[in-house]
Amino acid sequence: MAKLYEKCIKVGLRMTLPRKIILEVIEDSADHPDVDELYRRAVEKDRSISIATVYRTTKLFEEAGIIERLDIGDGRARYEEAGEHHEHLIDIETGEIIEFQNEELEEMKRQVAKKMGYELVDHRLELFGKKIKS
Amino acid sequence: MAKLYEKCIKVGLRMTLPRKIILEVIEDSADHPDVDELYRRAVEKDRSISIATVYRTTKLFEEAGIIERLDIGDGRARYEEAGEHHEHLIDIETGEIIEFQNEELEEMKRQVAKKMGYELVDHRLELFGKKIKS
DNA sequence: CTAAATGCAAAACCTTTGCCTCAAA
DNA sequence: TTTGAGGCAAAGGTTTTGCATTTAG
Repeated sequence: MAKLYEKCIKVGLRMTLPRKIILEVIEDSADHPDVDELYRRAVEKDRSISIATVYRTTKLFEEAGIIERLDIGDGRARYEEAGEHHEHLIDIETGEIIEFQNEELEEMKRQVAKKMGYELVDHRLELFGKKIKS
Repeated sequence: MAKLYEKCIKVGLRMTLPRKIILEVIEDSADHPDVDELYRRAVEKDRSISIATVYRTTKLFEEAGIIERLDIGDGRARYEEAGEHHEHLIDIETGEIIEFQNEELEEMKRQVAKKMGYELVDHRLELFGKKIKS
């Protein structure tokens, strides 16, 4: 089931071969690849894809709400499939990115924004932690 | 009172003229200037300062815990005086950055990390909101 | 067939670095 | 006086863009 593909069609995107491939790569990625990594994975499926297209396409998909950009503070954009909102915990020793969800936290954010007179449109939370040894 | 200056001395930093000026600029800034802006403000006090020094010095101050880096996702580092931890709400219509604090939220973050077996070392939260018209 | 997308290479940004000179302690 | 800091310009890394060519609809 090409879930993301349907979504692209629905919002009226022209589905070229490079776009299909990049979409496929993202859909098949369980991690949070940066553009260079997406490019490497895409090139394996079609040698002719250029990195400029990966940049243009990720930007396009992001603006269309198909994928989401993640910034862990290392100067490169990372991407993941858009879905239910979740947060990221970054293991500062290994760089591993762990996803989690917490509705209570979400609600509190909405409340805090509201209290300041704002409607929460987007929000990002990154926790940086060290594994507790037991 | 040169609060930050004392802090620098305490951690053993050599206080050169450029460092004093950059520190002063940050201390006098109520906003969240990026490096280029800090550079512009510093140059007004001493024409000979170079942008390389601003980069080197902000990095130094950050590592020493004198100032804090803020990343609002626009590809440039912004800085502010280090102090009690606070979060940022970004007005998506004006770009204005509003600071806020919420101990309940802090505690919840610690709890969430702990539940996943991590000790919270650092954390970043940015809320993006639209002003509610009344 | 036509407007939009791609590839390529160059440019634009932000940030870091090498090297020689200068200054703080 | 000595070691670290600063200025300058060049280099690095990521992302964007101009332009000629190709392709989806």
